[in-house]
Amino acid sequence: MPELPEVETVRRQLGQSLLGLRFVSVERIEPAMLLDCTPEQIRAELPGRVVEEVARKGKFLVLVLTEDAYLTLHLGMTGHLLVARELGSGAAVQRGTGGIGAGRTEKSQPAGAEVSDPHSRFLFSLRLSADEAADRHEQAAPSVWLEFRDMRKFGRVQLSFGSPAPRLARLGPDAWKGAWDIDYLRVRFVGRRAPLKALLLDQSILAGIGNIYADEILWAAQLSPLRLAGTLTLEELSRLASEIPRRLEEGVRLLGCSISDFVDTDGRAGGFQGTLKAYGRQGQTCGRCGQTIVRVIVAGRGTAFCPGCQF
DNA sequence: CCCAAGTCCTGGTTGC
DNA sequence: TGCAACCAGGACTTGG
Repeated sequence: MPELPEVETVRRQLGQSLLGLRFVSVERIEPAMLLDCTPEQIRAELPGRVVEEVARKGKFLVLVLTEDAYLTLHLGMTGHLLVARELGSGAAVQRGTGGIGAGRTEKSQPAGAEVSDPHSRFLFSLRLSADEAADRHEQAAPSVWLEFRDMRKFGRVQLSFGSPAPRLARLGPDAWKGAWDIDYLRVRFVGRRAPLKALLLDQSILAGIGNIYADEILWAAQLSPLRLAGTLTLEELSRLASEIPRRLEEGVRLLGCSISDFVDTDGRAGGFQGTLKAYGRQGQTCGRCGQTIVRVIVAGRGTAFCPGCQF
């Protein structure tokens, strides 16, 4: 499922694909996935605006648009953002080099026809303006499809004006690149009797950690997910504070974790799943101490850890 | 039928 | 005793 490293992978690719492009039309909307805005608003306000920046906080993506508009996206559990480029005047559609549409060049179809996936929830069309194309010495203005697929509809899309979605203000610092340190964790954990894993998953403390990376961070820090957060020693907090960015960085380096069905904007899988030490390994041997990884429920989530070396 | 899981919401509990 | 912070658990979603 998309956590911080997966969302960061998508953010970087969207930056490459969408920066400077102008929204042309909105071909498909899933009303159930809209938050605090209507399909009519999307159709009326999005076309004409240019993507100025693709930002991320925690697991949220923010397309910063011209005239103070913000399109905030959350991929939920099963969300994918896919980008397809239509070359020149509709000669061909090209989508990346791997995964879905791998290495193929397809004949162009009428708008939206080539993205007929049953879980396609949003479909946007963007284009480089003629002037901008000339500035970039491109022969024709390519149009680009941005598609949001999401089997489970846990994803969310929100268009807002003046500032990104209000929910972003409730997030804690970014777990990977945010301004936080051991002392921040100490202050946020003191007196708390919730299990450590519950606080790692709390986006208002640190933003971006989900179930997979939580288990991996705890294994790396040799801390039990069941430990009451307020009982951590300074030495333990120190291990935790160094493993959080370290594991997330590894996920970013490997272009995300495709243990379930994460793919990037070209439909390619990531590589972090090959490095998993705890998540999903219940019944298997711990790579550090040799004991058997067990699975429990913590904070309502399936949790794998090693009782032999995580305290 | 139960499970997966991110976020929001509710209702009960704790402790100052 | 009052009240806010805290914590657990359910709703939502749909395919395996």
